[in-house]
Amino acid sequence: MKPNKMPAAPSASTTKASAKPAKVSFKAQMLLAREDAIVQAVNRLLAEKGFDAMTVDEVAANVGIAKASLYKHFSSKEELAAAAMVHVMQRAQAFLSSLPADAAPIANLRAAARWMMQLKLAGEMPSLPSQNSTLRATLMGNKAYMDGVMEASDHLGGWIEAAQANGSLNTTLPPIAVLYTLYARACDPVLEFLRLNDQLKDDAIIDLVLKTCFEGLNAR
Amino acid sequence: MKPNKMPAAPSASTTKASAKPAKVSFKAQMLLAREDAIVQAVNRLLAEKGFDAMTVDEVAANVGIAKASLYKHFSSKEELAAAAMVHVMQRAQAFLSSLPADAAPIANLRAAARWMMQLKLAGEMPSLPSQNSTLRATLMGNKAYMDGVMEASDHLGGWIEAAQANGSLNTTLPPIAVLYTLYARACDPVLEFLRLNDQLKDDAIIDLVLKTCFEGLNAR
DNA sequence: GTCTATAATCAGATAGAC
DNA sequence: GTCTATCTGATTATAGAC
Repeated sequence: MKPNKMPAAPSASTTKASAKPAKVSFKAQMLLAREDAIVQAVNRLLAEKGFDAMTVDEVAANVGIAKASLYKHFSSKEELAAAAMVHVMQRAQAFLSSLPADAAPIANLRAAARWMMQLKLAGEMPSLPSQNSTLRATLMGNKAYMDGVMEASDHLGGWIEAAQANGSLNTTLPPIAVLYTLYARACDPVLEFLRLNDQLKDDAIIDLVLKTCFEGLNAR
Repeated sequence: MKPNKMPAAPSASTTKASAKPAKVSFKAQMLLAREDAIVQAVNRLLAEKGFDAMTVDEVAANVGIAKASLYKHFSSKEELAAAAMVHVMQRAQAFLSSLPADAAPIANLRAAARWMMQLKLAGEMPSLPSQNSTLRATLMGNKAYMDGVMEASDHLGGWIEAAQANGSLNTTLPPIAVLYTLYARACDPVLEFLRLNDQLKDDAIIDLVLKTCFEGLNAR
């Protein structure tokens, strides 16, 4: 789907592509297309059931290939999850870059939070257990993922500082706390709770959570 | 630890206690003491690793009994988790009841949120996956748990309405959304993130999150 | 690279003696 | 009720043919 996808080990295919442009480029495209299908299935399943409940058999069945074939592309369940995370980080990067640089920084922060919540309510936000140490290790060792996190944090961090400088963001909060608070909107259980127990539409839910996040519970 | 513990199926022992006061009361005490030890181990492990990563073998090892003995007290892993949840709900109920009825309702809401976060940072807040359907079913079918949730929600709900009536709580937020937002502080990943990446003390972390929760990210 | 078939392991739950 | 030993099923991962 994205032409500039960055898998964990693309060196071989990339090298071959420059040697035999036409044919190998086609094979590489096929390969990437299949890997993309895998990543999309993983992404959906991770959003739906979480990492622990997702099984590799399910992934293979959803993609329509044999489980052993999966392991030719990704060497472990953790790598599958990492690939999904890389994918969402790329989407995030694309979204953040699309925001107007001349807009109010606080508006861009709101837009970023809204985007994450939309992704979650749409069932496209993978949910990983933060306590799983082997999963953490895999993510930490994945350069594409770490780069994505860093880049997004820089992006948001710039707006946070700017918003504090122009007085629109609470200056008594450490920027890192603001950043974490925004990231946490990607896994806020309030979203699902409101959808389950009330008849609110997704947009109304997001407006509500966005309001509590930026304006707080206290009256103003 | 709590003398008035309410296990899932206490009818038999309670009935026997009235028939043979002295001896069976002692046996019942032993039973409850052991079950309390189990619940405490489960509570700690659930807080530490979460439901999926916790194994029944671990629980048995921590309590110091055989796994088969565990199943004489609780018929499934889900029942173990439910018992832990009942336990925290009882602690919550005790705390909420200890708050001054004549205090500002918004102050009591803050105190409740603070209490939950203290529990979480102390490693005493069980964390359960919200997507697990069989676990959900077990919890929903547990009367003691459901009663606890209902009672706590009534308690908090009263303060929410009072705080909106006296103008200290944002009146544009539906009370149910406020309630969910408060409950969500019990599983807020921002707490751990701040602890991991900064050198903040627990009290400072809680003050920070409490501030963002009630005052919001926007400047005032 | 893809497949079928199978290892290897682990975890929830139970049997049956005491 | 507690124990040891075991069953049962699910799940990650791999072997080996094509």
